[in-house]
Amino acid sequence: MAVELKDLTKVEENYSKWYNELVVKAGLAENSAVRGCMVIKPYGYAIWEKMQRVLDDMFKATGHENAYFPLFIPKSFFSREASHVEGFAKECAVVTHYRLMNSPEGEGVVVDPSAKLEEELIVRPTSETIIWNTYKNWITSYRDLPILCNQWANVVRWEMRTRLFLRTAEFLWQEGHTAHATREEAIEEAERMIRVYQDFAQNYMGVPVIVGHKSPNERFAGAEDTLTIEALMQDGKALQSGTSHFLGQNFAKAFDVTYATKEGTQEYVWATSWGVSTRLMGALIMAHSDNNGLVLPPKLAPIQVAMVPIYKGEEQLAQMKQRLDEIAAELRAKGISVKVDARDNVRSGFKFAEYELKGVPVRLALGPRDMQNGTIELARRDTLTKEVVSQEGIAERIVALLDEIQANIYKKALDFRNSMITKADTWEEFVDILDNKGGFVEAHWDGTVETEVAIKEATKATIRCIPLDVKEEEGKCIYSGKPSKFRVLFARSY
RNA sequence: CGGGAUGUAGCGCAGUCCGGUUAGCGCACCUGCUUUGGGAGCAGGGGGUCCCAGGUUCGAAUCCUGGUAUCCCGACCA
Repeated sequence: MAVELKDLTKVEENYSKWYNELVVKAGLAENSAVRGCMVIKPYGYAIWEKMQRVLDDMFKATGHENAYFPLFIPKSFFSREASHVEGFAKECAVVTHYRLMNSPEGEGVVVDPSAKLEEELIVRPTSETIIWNTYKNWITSYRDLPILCNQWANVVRWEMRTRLFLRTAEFLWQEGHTAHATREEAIEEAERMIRVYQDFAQNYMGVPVIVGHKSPNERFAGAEDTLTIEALMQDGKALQSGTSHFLGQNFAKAFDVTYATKEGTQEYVWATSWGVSTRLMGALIMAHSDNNGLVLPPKLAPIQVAMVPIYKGEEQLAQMKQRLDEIAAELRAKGISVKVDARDNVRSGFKFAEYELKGVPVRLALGPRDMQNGTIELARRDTLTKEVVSQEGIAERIVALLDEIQANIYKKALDFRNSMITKADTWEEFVDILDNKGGFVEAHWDGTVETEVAIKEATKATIRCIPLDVKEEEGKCIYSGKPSKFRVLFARSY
């Protein structure tokens, strides 16, 4: 598999093509035969599994339980919440029939027209409606609350344009759906979960994110408030990486979900929903990769250490393999995932390049020279440096190194991200930064939807968020010149 | 849904304008020998409904008509 990645620095204008090539060549995923869908290959899925495991533990630690709800949503459920249906109607796959038959013309199969469904079924684009229809049966009293459920599932959104991991017609995600007795408790939950996402993005993915509120225009369909984590990719575009919504009583009202209070009155339930998807894979890839391929943070890398024997002839190969297996056992005893690559059909140089492409954080190479000297070659993916070290204490050394790499990857991404946050006080500055530098632009905004839309039309930049830690500051709107009390974060985005 | 492009071996492509033996090349795959501290070399070999259907023709990957799929650029979106 001779792999030549194009030079990232030379393809800035075509970053997405480069990204696509990287995803395919690194063996993560590929386009499927079904329009807009993707096949996630074993190596890519292994990363997703690691993400799932970590996130699932975080959800459990914050009191949540997993559950599962149906793939199909009766059309009538879907239309109960007005803004929700408006937000999703344009991208729904719809099941209209339940049977095929042999074509009367004799070739192939056709849909059996007599098997038309009385009521069409929508393939879930998100599960609020079917879940709230179910919650209605689960909730009668304040003693039933809160309900803190999460579901791992696939959803379908019939997007017009798709991109591997970032926007596919079908994608994998988790969606949390909670029900609460009070407004305050629901808001607290929504904030708690966006912080969980922030923790995950920064401490596991090594991707710094900005936490904030979406502007009303960018809010989730049916939400009163949407919290978001916004990451920055290396081409200067922002990526919405996770969202947590305070849904108010909108869905409770739409599905008539009330509970009896201690005092005996009936009240509508308060809701949240929150989710992250396989889009995080895209974020991971685009945030760290370089010209040699992926750079995976050790905490999510399916293989943390790749071991390559260097040898002449079968006898040496067996020797090297034996010693590498011993070292591998030491590493595994410390909880490190290791692959000893004793393939004899590709040469060592090929393996080096391959593990770099796949983003394996640490590589060890052992040859006859090392055997004599009691040494081993240690290479790290993040810095592309290598050194010859003693085999003595190699396990401890690698444990420490993996932590160092994890920290270094995050720091590198953080330094880059911070260098890409720029203040703009005039329209000219604003446009200039977007066109020539990219990244986030901190600017004043008058708070109106009209201005936001006008800016989007003029520059393709949107308000990514109003940061939670925003500072009060008097200023004038970049577009309308009207007074503003704080800066918001603009960017072009995926 | 608009604009543009492309469907030829597992992948990437040439050949199509101007129809003509057995449809080619690179990578990958298989066999053998030599290699092996950064993507090996040589020799041999296997693999094709040339996207589909119809038409023109002595003859179609190539020309015509109609489908269809995919990609890119917009609008839409996590």
